[in-house]
Amino acid sequence: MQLSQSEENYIKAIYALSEETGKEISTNDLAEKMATKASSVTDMLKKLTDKDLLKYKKYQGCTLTKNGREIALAIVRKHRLWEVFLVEKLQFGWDEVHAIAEQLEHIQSNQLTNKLEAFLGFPKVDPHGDPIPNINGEFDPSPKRVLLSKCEKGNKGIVMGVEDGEPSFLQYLNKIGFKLGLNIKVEDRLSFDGSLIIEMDGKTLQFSHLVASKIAIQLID
Amino acid sequence: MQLSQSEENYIKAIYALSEETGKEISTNDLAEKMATKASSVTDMLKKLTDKDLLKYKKYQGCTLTKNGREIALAIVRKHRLWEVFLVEKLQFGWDEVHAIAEQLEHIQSNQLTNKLEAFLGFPKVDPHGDPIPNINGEFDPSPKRVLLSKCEKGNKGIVMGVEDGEPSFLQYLNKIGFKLGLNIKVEDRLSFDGSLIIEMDGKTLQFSHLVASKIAIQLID
DNA sequence: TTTAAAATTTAGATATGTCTAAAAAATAAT
DNA sequence: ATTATTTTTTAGACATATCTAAATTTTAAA
Ligand SMILES: [Mn+2]
Ligand SMILES: [Mn+2]
Ligand SMILES: [Mn+2]
Ligand SMILES: [Mn+2]
Repeated sequence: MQLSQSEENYIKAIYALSEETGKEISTNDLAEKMATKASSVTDMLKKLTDKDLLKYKKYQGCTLTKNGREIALAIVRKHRLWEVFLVEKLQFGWDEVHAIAEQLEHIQSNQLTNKLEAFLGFPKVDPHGDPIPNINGEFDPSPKRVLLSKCEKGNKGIVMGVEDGEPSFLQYLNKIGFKLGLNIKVEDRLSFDGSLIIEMDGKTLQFSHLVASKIAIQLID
Repeated sequence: MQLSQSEENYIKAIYALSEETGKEISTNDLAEKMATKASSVTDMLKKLTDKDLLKYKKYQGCTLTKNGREIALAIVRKHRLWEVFLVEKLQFGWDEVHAIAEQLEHIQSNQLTNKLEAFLGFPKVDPHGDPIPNINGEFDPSPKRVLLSKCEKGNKGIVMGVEDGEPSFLQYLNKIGFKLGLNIKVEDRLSFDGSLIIEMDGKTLQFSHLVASKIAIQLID
């Protein structure tokens, strides 16, 4: 089935919200995510329901069907593979690739996706640490990840992922030398604002709760 | 100025027809090229005229403005660079890349185009021998090319280009071992149907006039 | 040079995707 | 249990890109 770019973006957004919440997605939440109006969302939900990509009951929100989830995973796969290409092969910074990948993820050619994956050496994660679904939409089993914002004083770990999509946030991380794979330790946690004092690469840094909530780590010992 | 995919395709088609004929492009010719109706073309010509991408007088056809030509060249540049990428890096056949490049040529990011060009080593021609405009829309001076269909008995040359866009034609060339760079010689020319007897790589082949008109060679001695 | 044919444009319709404003339903507050 | 608020849907409009059928202009023929 041939989907428009707009339809694909809705599917992807619903998938992303479902991953976060696990529940049904409300019209308003989706409208906010898509930076559009609730009425536009309602129209689109009807259309996607007719195409059997989601289940939708008036006033009750929506969830993806198996079909819809498969399409979402295919788009996510393309997005992340292209991000790897842009960083690994074209020397883009991790803060520059999301917007371009938003376009490239809509290119239609399974052969292209699969050959690109092979060319890149079957990467398992994208430049922001997000896992890349394989040709069947499956993720590799990956180590358990925790948001830095949920960590306690004394916790140690390895940086596994950061939220992509906001260049200024990623540029800030560049500036302080923050990279995937680094060892970090929570030196202290200020309970009144949730900010953290971090030790990383010999440096001491302070992260606001907001910043810490966009960083995922794997806890060690 | 942000153009729709459809607008870009019109600009590109007008450019291609202009290269062929050198004259103004008629509504009907453009309709045929775009596989659409003349009325749709008229609507689009008005829109593109308003955007100063072409000059158009009712019933008199159209030509690109400087502005329009620059945009056309930027799209052609992207198309051909992506074709090189697909063949050189992803191991696609030259018969498989045109349709995918038709999509990729619309990706908007000058930085991407320029980094891709560098990654590919600043290629001067695409897999079908078509020249690739540089960042300023300029072509390298290239040796004079002649259509094989215009050659006489006894002419010798090197294969420089083939018409892309028709997979079955390119697959036929694959089958007979025809490649860019080969030396060929016109053994004979049948005047009544314009077909040619060719010697290439030790083999003797017969090309119809139609096939010969889709092959360009550089004449030698 | 008047008529016939071909090419082109206009008029009116359809489909997609979006919007604002108003109506309806669900949820929260009294 | 009513009333008020929030959420969601519907109604009606607009922009893009396309189509068919009819009108107009240009070109070719008689
Ligand atoms: Mn991204
Ligand atoms: Mn990413
Ligand atoms: Mn091509
Ligand atoms: Mn080509």
